Order: sequence, then structure tokens, then C-alpha cells
Amino acid sequence: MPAPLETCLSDLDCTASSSSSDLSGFPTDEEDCARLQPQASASGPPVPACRGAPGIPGASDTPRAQDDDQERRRRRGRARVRSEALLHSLRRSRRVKANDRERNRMHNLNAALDALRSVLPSFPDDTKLTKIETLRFAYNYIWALAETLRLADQGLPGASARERLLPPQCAPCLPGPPSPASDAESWGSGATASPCAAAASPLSDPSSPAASEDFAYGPGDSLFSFPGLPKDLLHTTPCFMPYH
DNA sequence: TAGGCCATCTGGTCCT
DNA sequence: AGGACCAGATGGCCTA
Repeated sequence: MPAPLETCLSDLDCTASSSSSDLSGFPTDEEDCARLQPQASASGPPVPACRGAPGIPGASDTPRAQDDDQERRRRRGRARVRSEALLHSLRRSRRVKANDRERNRMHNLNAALDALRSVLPSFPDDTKLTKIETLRFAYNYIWALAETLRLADQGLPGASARERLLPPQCAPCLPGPPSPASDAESWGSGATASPCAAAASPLSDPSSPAASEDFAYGPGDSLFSFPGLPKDLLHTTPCFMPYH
């Protein structure tokens, strides 16, 4: 949305240039004051003395004096425009700097999100998790990995903990190292694309993120999106749920 | 065309 | 004072 900024800056440039450069050939305000009000400069700063010019006795008595009066008024106007432009310019430059920092900050934040996406199970090339999906997915992914470790530590006999933890159709949902081919298929871009969405399992662990009101099970469409997801729907996706 | 997502700008607030 | 952080506003792009 560069237009407003550019417009603003160009406006500023116009204002600043028209006020700081002497287009009409008149001297600066300070010069005006020093020259036109020598009696005032002795008792105070030139500019305030100039502001008081209309109150000077006999200032508008003659046509010549009236011209001078008008001229002073014009110069005061130009001085005010100049000082306002200066202030505006200062604020403007600070704003531009702040905008730049903010942009950079958001870029860093996005880079961090990209880094997070890169360590999550991969998706088809043309699907990119949104920011909120990335965060929710990461939360659940971490929870699932931790749960896997926890149950594995309990020393389940026979099949591996991974196989014990998940129904066969959900095994791909807990990937080891991200494998684009298989994980892309298993995660898919929507709930219906994932085999995990087909099976049902009771939600038995209240500490599961799946039990939280604010988290989804993973990426994709309706099944994965909170809030407002019906509780019974929450219980239909076994992925990342404790499974016994 | 409506809705979702995103980038950017902006002003306010807090912190150093 | 200046920077970081935050939330609201706005407009562009994309998709169903």
C-alpha cells in the first residue's frame, strides 16, 4: 500500500520546498523580524516580537504602513507553514523508520514461521500452512511426539510404541523424519484427504491438545479448524490422540 | 462476489 | 528518546 505514503511524502516535499526555498524572493522570517523590528529584538526574541506587530502603535496609519503590515502577515504565515512542515517532516521520518522496523520485524516473524513449517511433516508442494495452521499444527505435533515418548517409556511389549499408539490408518500421521512423498499424502490439505479423518476414537486424555477448545488436530479444512468445532466432531479424528 | 489470508501502515503502550 | 511489541485499519490477491 505504498500510494498513501508516497502521496504523503510528495505532499511533504512540496510543502517543505515551497516553504523553505524562497520562491517569492523574500528573506527568511528571522531576517524579516531582525530587519523590520529592530526595536523588539532588543527586548526579546525576534519571532514573538513579530507576532505582536499588529499591536504596534501606528503600524497601519499610512498606506505604506498597511502594506508593511500585510507583508508581515504573509511572512508570518510562511513561517508557520515552514515550522509545521519541519515538524511534519520530523514525524514523517520517524514514522518511516518505525514502519521499516515493523516490516523487518514481521519479516523475521515470518521467517521463524517458515522455519517452523520446515520441521513439521511436509505437505504437497502447492500447499502451504497458514500461520494459524502452522502454530496449531506445531502444538499438536509436539504434543503427539511427547505422548509417543511417554507411552514408549512405559515399555509397551510387542509392537513398537508407534504402532501401538496409532491405528494403522493413522500411522503416517506421526512421521519420523519428514518424508515428502508419504507425509504429503497422509497430511493432505484437508481433513477428508487424510486417512486419519476416517477413523474414530474416543478422546481419553484431557491433557491432549485435542481436548483443548482452542486447538485443532492439524491442517486443513473444517475438521481442523477451531474455534466453534462441535465436541462430537472433535472426537472423530484419532490423529494425535492417545490410542490404546 | 464474498470471505480468507496476508502485507503494510499506523498510533499507542511499554521497556531500556 | 528510541526501539520493540501490539492491535486495528486498509487494500491486494486468491479461491470457492
